[in-house]
Amino acid sequence: MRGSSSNPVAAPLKTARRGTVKLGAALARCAACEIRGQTFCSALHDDELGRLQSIVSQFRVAPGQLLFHEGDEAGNVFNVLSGVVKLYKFLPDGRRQITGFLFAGDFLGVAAGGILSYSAEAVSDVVVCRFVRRQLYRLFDEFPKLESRLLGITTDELAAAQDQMLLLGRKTATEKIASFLINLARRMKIELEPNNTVPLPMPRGDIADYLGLTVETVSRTLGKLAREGLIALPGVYRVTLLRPDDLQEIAEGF
Amino acid sequence: MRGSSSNPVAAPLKTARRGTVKLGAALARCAACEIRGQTFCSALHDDELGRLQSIVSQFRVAPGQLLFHEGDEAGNVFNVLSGVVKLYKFLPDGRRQITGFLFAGDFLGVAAGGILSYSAEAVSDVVVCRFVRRQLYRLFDEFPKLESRLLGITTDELAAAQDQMLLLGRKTATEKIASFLINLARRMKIELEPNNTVPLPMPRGDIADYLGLTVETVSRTLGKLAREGLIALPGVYRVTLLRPDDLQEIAEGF
DNA sequence: CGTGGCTTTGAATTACATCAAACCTTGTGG
DNA sequence: CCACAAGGTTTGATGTAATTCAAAGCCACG
Repeated sequence: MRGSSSNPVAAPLKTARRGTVKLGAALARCAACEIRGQTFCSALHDDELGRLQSIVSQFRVAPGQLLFHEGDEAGNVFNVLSGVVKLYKFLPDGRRQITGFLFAGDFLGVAAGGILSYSAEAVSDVVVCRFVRRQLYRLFDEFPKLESRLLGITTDELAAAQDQMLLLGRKTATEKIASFLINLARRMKIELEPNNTVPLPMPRGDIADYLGLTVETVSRTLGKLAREGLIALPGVYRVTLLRPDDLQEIAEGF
Repeated sequence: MRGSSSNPVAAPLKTARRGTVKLGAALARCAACEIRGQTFCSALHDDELGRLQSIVSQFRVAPGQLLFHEGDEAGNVFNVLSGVVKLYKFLPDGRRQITGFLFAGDFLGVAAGGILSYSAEAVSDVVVCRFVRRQLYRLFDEFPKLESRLLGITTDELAAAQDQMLLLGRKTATEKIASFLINLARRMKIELEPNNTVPLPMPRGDIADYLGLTVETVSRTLGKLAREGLIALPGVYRVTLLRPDDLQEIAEGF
């Protein structure tokens, strides 16, 4: 039952310094942003983008560095431009639950009551757009559709959280892994190779803490699915979905 | 691992008819609403309440009746005025996960993409305020603070969902039950008797499906906590928190 | 070419589930 | 008013999926 955790207790850094590099503001060119369509930014027309542009700055974050820490004041919100971010919570003895993985286009930093109840850490090399929360929220008066968009995003996240509760509470290890792989393939369909191969950008321990399992069970279950011919593991950090439809059926609990 | 379920498969009713009684519109008097302060309605000033009043109607829902069903279009949203509502999702073989219990003042019916991904069912006798979603959302243009408030509520729910993921993924049975009792006492502090006794309005099966356990484990764990003197069970549907601080410590994983 | 950090594999353990039966309640009909 | 279903709850015995403990691979990097 007790979960594993690579860092035994929450990392000592309050907020990332080392490894977090501010990029030239010139680099943040909202009008030219490749993933604008996937972010809340697309709520604004091209001619309104300047207002966003003026309050955004970009950062590069190294693997293992924190974007923010559980308990911090929610001063900033972020859009992931590239790379993978994980959100997690700890129990005092080091048990950890990862509540989500974020990919390009995802939004993070919203907090109930202005205090963040979870930490955000870069899994891979990550580039983010950072907004000072107050400045962004001030734009809501000017562009209510921005707030509507944010409500829509939060609603989607809530639905995903409910799916994850079903997974954590009621699915078997095999069903959990199958669900995870199917969702990963859906989220990363940009990076999906023609042969249905997806990168698995996070270590086994992170997958375990996301699915409420141990590293060993994740490893064994992946191995089992591979032996059964549902997937192939061309490398530790890559999966090929050989029979995605069967995998989907397993994921849904049939 | 396989969860229990009182109704083997989702109930046959599409939406509640029998057992759902429309109350006179006159009964819905927003200005006199006792729980307005706990709902999104409090975002409006007294002199603006008329606009809400004009689009609301009240219903009484009998235990076991559905407010809406997974897969329904999200036509209505609701405020719970009294009673307890549960939200849940099924797996095809009948395993069920309850994603939340709602009490007086709670809001429900928000859906990603306009399709509800969960069912809502009355646990006890329930009274709700119903809003046609389109009408309510139309008010957002007129009263942006209404939408802000809804965003705040959704953000709170998301934070609660993340707590529940931590519970489901990483807590032991005892910690789950302790967390549940502490949260219940917090939510129902209105009904909290001087001796720290709280009603336990839902059957054991519902508690099990909320915590990712079986009925038997819920029953045994409650029994164990009672034997240890942390709680007392003056009746099947009531709990007394004898040592709430110790219970809290257990809940938090110490 | 070691050395430290993942990952995999194996064996033993356990927390919780499953199966089974007895035990209330509460409502109903004789 | 009592017998007695019916549905939920508790308790007991047994089973098992997943964890825990342990150790051996496997890279990747200095």
